This record gives sequence, C-alpha cells and structure tokens, in this order.
Amino acid sequence: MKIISWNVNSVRARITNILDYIKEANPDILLLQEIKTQDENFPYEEFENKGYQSYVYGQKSYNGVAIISKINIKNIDKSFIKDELNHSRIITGEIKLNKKKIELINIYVPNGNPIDTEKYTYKKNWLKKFILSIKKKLSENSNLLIAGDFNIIPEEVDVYDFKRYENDALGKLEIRKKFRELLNLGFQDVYRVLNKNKQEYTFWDYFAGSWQKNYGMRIDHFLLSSNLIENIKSININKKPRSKIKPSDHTPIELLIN
DNA sequence: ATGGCTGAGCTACTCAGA
Repeated sequence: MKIISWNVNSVRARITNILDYIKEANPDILLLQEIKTQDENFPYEEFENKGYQSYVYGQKSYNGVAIISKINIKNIDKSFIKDELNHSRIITGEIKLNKKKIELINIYVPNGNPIDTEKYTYKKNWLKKFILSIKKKLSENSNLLIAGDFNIIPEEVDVYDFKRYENDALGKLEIRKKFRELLNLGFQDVYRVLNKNKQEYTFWDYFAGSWQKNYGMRIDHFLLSSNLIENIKSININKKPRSKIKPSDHTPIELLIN
C-alpha cells in the first residue's frame, strides 16, 4: 500500500500538477494539506475520474485538508481537536491493513510566525491539544499513522542553515520539543529511522531562488506507531513535483507499507 | 536577507505562508 502526503498549496491552482503526479506515483491514499478551498468547490470529479474518492475538510482561502483514496476509509472525523480559531487542519479516518486497524491522522500544523505574536501562542496551544488527543486515541487504538505538514524542523540537520531558524516558529527548541514529545509517546519519524544522517528537504521557499540553491527544510513527516515499523517497506521524498511549472512549495513524501 | 514569491478573494490590495 502506497500512502503519500503532500502540502499542495491550493488544490485548485495545482490540479493539473496533482493529476499528473497521481498518474506517475499511483498512490492508494493521498493525504493533502493546504487545499485552500471550501468543500463545495473541491475538484471531486477530477479525482473520481482517476478512481479516487475524496474526503474533504475544507475552508475558504486558507488551510484545509483532504484524504483522496482508492480504498474505502471508515469513520472520517473532522473534530480530532477543538481548534480555537476553527481552522480546518485535521482529518482522520480508518483503514484495514493485514488485519490491523490503522487510524490515519492527516494534519496541517499552524506556522506560528512571527514568534512574538498570538500566532505563535496559537501554534503552541494547538500542538498541546493535538498531543493530548493523540494520547487519548492511543488508549483506543495503538496503530496510528500521523502524516502531514508539521511545520516543525525536528533537528538541525533538517534545514539548510539552522542558525536562521533557531528563533523561528519552525525551529525553536520549544517547538522541536513538542515533536520529541510526540515521538516519546511511541512514534517513529519514518524518514529519519530509514535515513540516519541524510539531509533531504520537503519544502523550499518560492523566494530568492531557494529551490535552485537547495535552501530547504524537512517539515513534512510521517510518524508511525512503533508497532507498525515492521510493516514499512520504504519512504521516499519525491523532489520531482517541486521542479515542475507552477509547483507547490512543498514536495510529496511517499510511504510504502504492507 | 523581516526580503522576496505565490494563491485566494476580488478586481486594488491585503492576508497568509515558513
């Protein structure tokens, strides 16, 4: 089973790129973030024509997440946390894999910049609530897959120049500790487990030739419950979509699991 | 490098992103 996570930065502006990518990558499940549209304007038909059903938690202009799937997803939930700003940032659902019931948790964590504003407070509170809900979920189901745009640089190796981000909402120790807190609940950062020291990124700014200079960061992640680690076949950051015309600033991460 | 580039909503310009 191939599960892919991708912050597309508007599903409608990106629809051609996404459909081209699906044709090549052929995912079973595609977890999208930042779809930037309300449910009623979501391009359901374009995905349906390719054999996918869409489960959408949209929002006008900003945020928004969706699960695009060839297989049936059960118990779709859009209220994993109570979001204090009513942002659409989490959609969850269940799949069956080798008799294991796996909960898919697709997230778009707040950016949090600038750090001296309420945006940073919102990010911290959001992560706090999220971790609490994960703890609760773990007491019901120990097979969790959390994927998406975490807006967290886990370690110094995960960004082209850490010094520039140590006082940024993506790289501050306080935020990176939230990531560690999640791992300590019994999760593995799948990319890092399979690539001990590799420096690869999932995001490059549109500005100042960041892509060309490889000024990127690894902020999109797959976290998997430790007891699912034996099921992993591979994980791959696919840089190709970032090199296309009219790209998202993020590129997809592809997980193969059996 | 607190800049610069992109998308949405809207139709001039702001907000948000990271």
